[in-house]
Amino acid sequence: MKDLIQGMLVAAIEALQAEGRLTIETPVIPQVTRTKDKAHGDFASNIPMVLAKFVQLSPRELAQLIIENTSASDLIEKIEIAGPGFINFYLNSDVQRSVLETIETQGEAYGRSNVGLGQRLQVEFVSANPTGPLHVGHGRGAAYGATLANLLSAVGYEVSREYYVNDAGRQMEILATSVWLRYLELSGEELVFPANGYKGDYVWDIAASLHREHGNSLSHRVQTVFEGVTPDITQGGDKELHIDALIARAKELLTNHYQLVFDLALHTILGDIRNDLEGFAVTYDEWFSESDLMGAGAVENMLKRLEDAGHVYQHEGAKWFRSSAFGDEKDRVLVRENGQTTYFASDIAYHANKLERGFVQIIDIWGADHHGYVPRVRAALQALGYAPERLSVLLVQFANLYRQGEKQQMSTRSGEFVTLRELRKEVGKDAARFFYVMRRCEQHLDFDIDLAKSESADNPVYYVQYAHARVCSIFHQLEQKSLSYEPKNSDLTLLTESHEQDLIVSLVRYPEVLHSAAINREPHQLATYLRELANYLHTYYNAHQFIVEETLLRNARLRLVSATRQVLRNGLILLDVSAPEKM
RNA sequence: GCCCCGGUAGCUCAGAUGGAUAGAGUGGCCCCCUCCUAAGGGGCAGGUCAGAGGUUCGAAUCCUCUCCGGGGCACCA
Repeated sequence: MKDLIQGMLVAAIEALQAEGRLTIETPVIPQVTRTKDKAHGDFASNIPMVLAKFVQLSPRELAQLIIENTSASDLIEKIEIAGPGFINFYLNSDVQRSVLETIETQGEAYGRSNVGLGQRLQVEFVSANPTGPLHVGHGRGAAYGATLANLLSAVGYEVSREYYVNDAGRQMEILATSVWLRYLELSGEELVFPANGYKGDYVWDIAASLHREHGNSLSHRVQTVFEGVTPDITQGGDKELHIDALIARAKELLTNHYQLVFDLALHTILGDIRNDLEGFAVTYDEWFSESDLMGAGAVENMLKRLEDAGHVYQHEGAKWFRSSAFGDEKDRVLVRENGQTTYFASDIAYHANKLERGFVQIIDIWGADHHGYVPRVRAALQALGYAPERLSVLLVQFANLYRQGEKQQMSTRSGEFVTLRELRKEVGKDAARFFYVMRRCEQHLDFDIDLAKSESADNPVYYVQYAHARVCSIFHQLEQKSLSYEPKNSDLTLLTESHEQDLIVSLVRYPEVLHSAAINREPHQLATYLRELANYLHTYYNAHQFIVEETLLRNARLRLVSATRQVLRNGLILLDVSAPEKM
């Protein structure tokens, strides 16, 4: 529709230029937008005001000229000049009403489009280290990423959802060692647990299953374990060095059984993460392992490419990437003095790998605390010869959890956090998913647990779901009154009430909303739209009867609410929120 | 100190690439079930869009500066 109006304007302007009544250097694409106020018609263009300065005419005079040169269209009822020089377009209401037929025909496909042309995109999200359960902060990234992926796929992209499993770093070693130490305690040993080890209950759980399977066979006397582990934290030694020494000790004493402990910890936690996400209706096409990537030599490979391209230098025993040459604020270490590659190095290799897999664009969803990381990754991709625009990073701000007006504290290490699982059990999948995407990702999110739990008018999720259930209920009533729904036996021109017009316009707008939400990566637009649509439905419901005597009117109204139900459903599906038939 | 995000009604937030009197929800007050679920609807009150400059026919929106929140600035991951 927008395109059509744009086309009309372009044609009119070209006609004026041909007549020599308008001379404009650069070709312009007229801006056409939906009006906020229906008193201004359905669509408006500001083009006269934009062009007026190039000609010796006032915007309103120019508007008049443009309108005179606009060819008539069945779709447009009237065109008006308004305000300082807007051109307002009023759509033919028959055309508007035809959306009901479109919705009936397309059903679940209504709103979807093919602007993505089947191009392959990848969305990587959550990717939390498998060193503990997901907490509510991860939930936001999960909901945001999953919804965005749904939206992109709805507008015609081929989307791959990926979770990057950081199963190769030092944190995993700390986890494995933490599990083993807890296991020693279960075997009857007494020890001082390292301050920076993982202390959550889940570590005890994993240790317990280790003990169940292996008895005391993996146990060593605590004196043996801590012998020669320096520095000693009880004497105020450095805790980082202390835990590194403990890790080395664990590997030494457990020999090939170390891997067993490591794998048990990894698989247990990864399994939990996967379950938690599935319970959240978040699923992935790929769980990509960091250690597999490293095993395949990807990091060495990448290092060589960077070195060959001359972007790497030695300094104080370490290998540095000259990222400052690509817009980063300073250079970054790739290989440490001790020979170990940094997390950054494997991250470059990972991103290069993603691009090599043929995605037109890769989208990373990160916590806002990682923002400083963006320039260096982009710099590295550029240095490797990739167009840096192929990576887009979306930063999601923190989610704060409120319970009875009190902010809840979260910390993975101390083990005092609200897990995603607890949240889901408490507020349910639907409310959690909806709440997480109600806000723009740049906005801090205050997640009010009590509100999400309340089965009341305050709760926006129920508000939208209730609209859906209400329509279902109408059709249920219809049956009870021994009437049947006959869409063919209807007269849509009877839908003249302002409430009906509002609802129809809102339905027409749905595909535009999907498009905008997907392209701008703003799922909250869909959530906001659904609340608005539900509002129109509820208002209409209160103002008019649907099950009326006149058959033609009754069926017309039923078609309208039925189409509304369809759109509510379509939108909720994209949010992975259920559309209940009864509440 | 530098970098990122935010500052819109008492509270939580929308405001689509700058556009026509700044909108919801919630809280406060008033009204609406002999009627398809009142988990609903209607109305009233409530704003110097943090502040100051600038660009523009036109700014909550773009630019600069200031103030106030949140986060980040490792040979950690």
